[in-house]
Amino acid sequence: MGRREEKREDLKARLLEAARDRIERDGVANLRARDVTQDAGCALGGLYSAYTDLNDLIIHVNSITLKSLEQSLALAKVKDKSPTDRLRNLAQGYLKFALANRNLWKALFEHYLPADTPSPQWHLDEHLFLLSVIAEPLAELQPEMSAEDRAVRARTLFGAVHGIISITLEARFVGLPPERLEHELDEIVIMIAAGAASLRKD
Amino acid sequence: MGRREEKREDLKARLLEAARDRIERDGVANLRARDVTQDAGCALGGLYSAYTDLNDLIIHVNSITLKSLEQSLALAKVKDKSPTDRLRNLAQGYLKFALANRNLWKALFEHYLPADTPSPQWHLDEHLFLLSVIAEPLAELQPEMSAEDRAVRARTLFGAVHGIISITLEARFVGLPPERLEHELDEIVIMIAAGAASLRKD
DNA sequence: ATAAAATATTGAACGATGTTCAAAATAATT
DNA sequence: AATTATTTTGAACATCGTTCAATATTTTAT
Repeated sequence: MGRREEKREDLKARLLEAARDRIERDGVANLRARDVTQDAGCALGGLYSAYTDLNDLIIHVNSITLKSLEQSLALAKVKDKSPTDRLRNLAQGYLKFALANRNLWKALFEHYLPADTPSPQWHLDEHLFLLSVIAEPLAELQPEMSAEDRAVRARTLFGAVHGIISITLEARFVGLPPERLEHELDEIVIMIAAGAASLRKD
Repeated sequence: MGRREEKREDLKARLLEAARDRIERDGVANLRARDVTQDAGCALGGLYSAYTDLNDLIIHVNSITLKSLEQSLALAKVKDKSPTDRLRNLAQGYLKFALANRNLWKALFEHYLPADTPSPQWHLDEHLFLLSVIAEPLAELQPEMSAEDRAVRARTLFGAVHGIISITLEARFVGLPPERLEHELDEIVIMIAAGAASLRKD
């Protein structure tokens, strides 16, 4: 019988859930191998039979977070019609997700792994939906743009939106009330969308 | 005689230089107390007589980096006349600095300290020049804006610029050739500046 | 100049951490 | 039921930042 595999999957799932809960509550910087294994009900070494190491476990939590974010953004996508309004909805959806899942969201970008062991390709690929979901409305705004240029621009737009949100949610600069942040984000997206639409040819 | 104070200042300076060199070469994540103290020629515990702890030392390195960035941006400021061009120069200057001092620049924002001991106020204040230097051209673009709104908008603009740069310099998404990044950044800044100038009243 | 007091420097020791791996426990096979 | 294969365990290890009693140094007092 496949009892072996069954238990192994169960352990992986328990560790994943425990890690997710810990990160959600305390932030990724406070995740401890001894804490997750205790929560998951296994010995310390058990982590290293289910996952490569603690970073690998965190990557799998981030993978879940990305899927959850993807679902949130899919909801925000269909509500309106014009490409500009879709971009606005995407930005607002991204902000909403960041506010509602702050620690999980922060873990997506705060998690720096050693230079000699970068993120596996499958996980880097998971980030790409963020760009593709932006590229779609962009294609309507600037149909004559090449697919490559559009990908670059999508990344630029994402960087701008992400930067505005994270600079505010960090404590480095004085905080902003959420409604204010929503408004700022919206205005910038509108400006960029208007700029994109007007620059059909330069 | 003030021999005491003299030696103390010398030790602080040696530790600061050693830490700066290490961060510049290996990144802040690879800074080790034992390495800096050895480089500085003192015992391990010496660090804790000169600085509160390793984080405090890093903050002082970041303080130097901020002053250096401030000088770089001051140079970029006077070259052109129109507020839009000044904003463009600031963004390009910021990008240039980030590229030329990648690890020191990353240390400014990657350095997360424990939640119970946030950055001291004097260091948080040092970040504010980044916003004030942006607020100045903004004031010309939108003179009727209140000072508070302008501060918020400056922060938003900085977040966008910073986000675009950091999303590219991180390995999370595929890298971009520097000229391409320069161009993307410039276009976005132009769009936002144009948007700001056109929205004199809404 | 010399002794006494004040201060600074040292580095062994501590606690916390991620990771390893031989031994014990468990599951699968014969 | 016995044997083999695999998994789980947790003590041990290496590497951190940090502390603090002991030592060395500088200042002050005589």
